[in-house]
Amino acid sequence: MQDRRRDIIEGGLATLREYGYAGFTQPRVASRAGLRQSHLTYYFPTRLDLLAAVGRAAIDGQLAAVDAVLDGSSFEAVASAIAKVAVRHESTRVMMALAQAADQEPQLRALFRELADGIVLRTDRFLKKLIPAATEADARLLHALSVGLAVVDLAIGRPDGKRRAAAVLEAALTMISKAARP
Amino acid sequence: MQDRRRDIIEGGLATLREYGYAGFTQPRVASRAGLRQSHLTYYFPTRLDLLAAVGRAAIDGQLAAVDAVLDGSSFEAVASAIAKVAVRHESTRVMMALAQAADQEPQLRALFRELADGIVLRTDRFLKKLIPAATEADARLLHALSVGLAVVDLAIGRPDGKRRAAAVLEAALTMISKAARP
DNA sequence: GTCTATAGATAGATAGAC
DNA sequence: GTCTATCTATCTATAGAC
Repeated sequence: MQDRRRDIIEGGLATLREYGYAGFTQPRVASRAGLRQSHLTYYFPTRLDLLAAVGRAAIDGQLAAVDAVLDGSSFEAVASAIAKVAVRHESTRVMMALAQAADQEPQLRALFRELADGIVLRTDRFLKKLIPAATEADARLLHALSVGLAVVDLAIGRPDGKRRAAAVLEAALTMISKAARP
Repeated sequence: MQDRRRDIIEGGLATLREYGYAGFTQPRVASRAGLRQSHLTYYFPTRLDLLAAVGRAAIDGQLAAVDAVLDGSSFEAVASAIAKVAVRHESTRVMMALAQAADQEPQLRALFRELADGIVLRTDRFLKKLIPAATEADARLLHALSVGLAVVDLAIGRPDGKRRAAAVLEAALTMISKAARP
């Protein structure tokens, strides 16, 4: 039931992963989903409808990935764990696409805000378990830092990008824990 | 001399500022520059040629802006100064466009890398004047943090985004200076 | 509900006039 | 060198067949 919708959304995610926002076209998504563009518009009448549905799925997926990473990590491993989920080019492309979509289409802003707030909330909860004195400001810092590392690495594509990002995140975590108990 | 080229590049920058990478089309750029698309292709035969020239101008401009901000700032003011140059939606759109272009067009990667390295270098030099024990890793952290704050704020568009970004940057700077002399 | 043909708009690139 | 007409490809959306 509603396999078509699921297929289309999956095709939309694949398209964003590969081409980003600029390459997100209905023909490409339709081809990935195994139907024609003119049929796709039956399920999602406009490009914006499609984008909203795909964005919703992307956010759910990303928050689930964050949960999975934060749940089972020790303090030592958390930096490389965050780096692993943040600096994955496929998901960075999807997240950047959402950011751009939110910038260009005001109707999608709430969606992106939900993503950012969700990640900060999860990071905050996790951080407080490790460092009781940590604040939400620390979580916001870690979030923005992860985003920046991911974006820069996507564009530069250094072979050791993931490792470098993990090192920066680890330094930030160490500083946060030191600052919390001087 | 070569006013046309200059006009076109200026039109390209304006287009990126307003529409981002996805909206960067030759007709739009040409219209901004006061000529037709079919004429624009005489100066820049392909879209990639145009993008490279506009990207070059964007990088020069951004590095100059970073220089201007870092030169005349006290320690107290630097966080809000960085936030001011980083969290400007027009320039964020341009920088994100470059990141995406670099991701999709391998020939543009060197350009983006030059931008990132240039900012880190400048940040490092500035930081060492404020905090002699600061390292390049600290500069990389500040750079990634600025990028992340800018991207997130662009997509969410909070009215007090600039202030919030400045607060996070200030917290990071304070932590760096404390960590450097424990 | 499932699907296609096709219209209408816009993109990028070429050939060639002046 | 300056500029335009125009071709081809691609995109989004609509009308309508089954």
